[in-house]
Parts: sequence; structure tokens; C-alpha cells
Amino acid sequence: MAIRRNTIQKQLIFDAVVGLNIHATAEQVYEYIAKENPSISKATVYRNLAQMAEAGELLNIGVFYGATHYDHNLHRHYHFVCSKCGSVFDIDGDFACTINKIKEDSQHQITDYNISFSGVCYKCKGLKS
Amino acid sequence: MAIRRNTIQKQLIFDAVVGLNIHATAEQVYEYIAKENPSISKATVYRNLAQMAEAGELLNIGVFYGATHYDHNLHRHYHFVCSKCGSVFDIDGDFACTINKIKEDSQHQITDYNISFSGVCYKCKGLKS
DNA sequence: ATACTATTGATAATGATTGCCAATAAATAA
DNA sequence: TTATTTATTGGCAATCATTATCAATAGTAT
Repeated sequence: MAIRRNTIQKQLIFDAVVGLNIHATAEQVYEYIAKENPSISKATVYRNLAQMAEAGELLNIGVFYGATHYDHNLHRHYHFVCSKCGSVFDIDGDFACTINKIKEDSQHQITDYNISFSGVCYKCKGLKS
Repeated sequence: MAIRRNTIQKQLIFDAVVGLNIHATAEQVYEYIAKENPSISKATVYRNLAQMAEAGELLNIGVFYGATHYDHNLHRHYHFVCSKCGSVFDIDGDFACTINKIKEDSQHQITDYNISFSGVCYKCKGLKS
């Protein structure tokens, strides 16, 4: 692809993901920015989030239902999604050894992997139904 | 929930997932069935796949872009998605020990987890661009 | 056979995301 | 600084995957 230009929109979008600090979705990023900059386009938010994830500046965390969530925390970690409230939390763990063995043994060219957990978060555990 | 009734649609849908044997999507299941039974509704396919996954009769494999894929292989295994052709392949591996430690240590009530790999599959590896 | 109600088919509606394109604005050259 | 080039934007239509709605249908228990 061609040269990537720096725009104020890009900066706003990146800052929003960092500022929100909640594994934000494109929609949440848009709302956050639109408060101060209502002229930003939702398409611009979607485009840039995807582009930044592609470039490795953000992480598209592999939550497998609903909207795509982005993370500014680039060190290897995993995610837990609450089935009641939908919140996403960080999970640490060391899978490196098993993953490496799988990579070596595989006939495919594995370049990435994603581990996510689901269940009921500590906040929702106490609530009835 | 109420009693689940047995219908010919349910059977057709389950058989389609088994028969296709390709980690099929709802759309693929629909197409497969509609060849012989064009009167089946797409909504019925979506509803039943979700219900069977909920009931543990099928597995909703956590591929995190595009449509939901279903698997009739219920033993614990993982998936690899090719970024070029989108095919889904099975991956084996033993994460039980690490997962158990994470479950024990977590403040959340972890009931499920999903591990998926991505990259270029053995078929697409040789192809240019 | 009858009654009850889960399930279906058809389609509208929704939510997430992408495609399109003319207007705008970075980056670089002159 | 100005001109040139073209990546990027904003606005909106379109698409894709999925869910909601609801009257009609068909399992299941009696």
C-alpha cells in the first residue's frame, strides 16, 4: 500500500482507544470523539481502526460475537467477555510453549492466534438471573 | 425454556452440518438443505443452529470475523482460519493445564474458552499474492 | 381426536461494516 | 511559497449477518 498520512482524525481515534481504555468498539470510539468533534465520519473511525490494527498499532481483540473491539495494550495477553454485561477484561497466562509446538507441527503457516474466555464477570456473579 | 420438539427441519439442519463437514455457516447449511427442500426458511436455520449450540449438540466455533461457523465435532479442539481462502481447519493441542490454572486464579466465573489460529493454509501457501 | 403451544416460513428490521465518490488536505517537489 | 499529487475524509447508500415479528402450522400430551 501507499504512504500513510498523518491526520488529526487518526490521532483522535488512537487517543480515543487509549482514553476510553475499555477495549472499545468503533461505535464507542465514534461517540467519544463526536462529543468534541461532531463532524468526524463513522466511516473514518472504522477505516482507521482497521488500518491501525493491520499496522500493529492497535490490537483487534478476537471477541467472537457482536462488534469488533480494539485494544491499545499490545503485549501478549488474553480476554474475558462477560455473557451478561458484555464487558471485556484482560486475562494473563502463558501459552507460549504449547503454541510454539503447535506452530512447529502444523502444515499451515500460523501467524497469529487468539485466546478468549467467556463466562460471568466478578461484577455480574452476584446478580440474580 | 420449554420442551424442545423434534421437527424434520431440526434433523435436516443437524444432518447438513455433519454432511457438509466443513465447519459450515448458517448460509451454507441453508443452501445445502434448500437444494432438496427449497421451502425451508433461513430463519429456521439460524434459530436451530443457535439453539443446538446452546444445547451443546453443535459447537459454535469462535472464529472472529464474518459469519458464525458450526462444528459437529464436540471433542475439545481448536481451529485455524486461512486469511486467504477463509477455510477453517482443525488444530489439536493441549492447553488444559494452563487453562485450569487461569480458571482457578480468575476473579471471574470462566465457563468457556476459545482458541483460534490464523495465517495462510497449506493450500494457499504456494499461491502468489 | 383435542387442546396446547413450540416451531415454522416469510419478511421486515436491526446492527455492524464496507463501498462509493466528490471534496479536502497531507506530503513532496518546484 | 506555491503547485502538484494522491491519500484521506465525510456523507450516505449498500451489504452482510442476524434477529424480531407474527400468523399459520404441526409436534406432543391427554
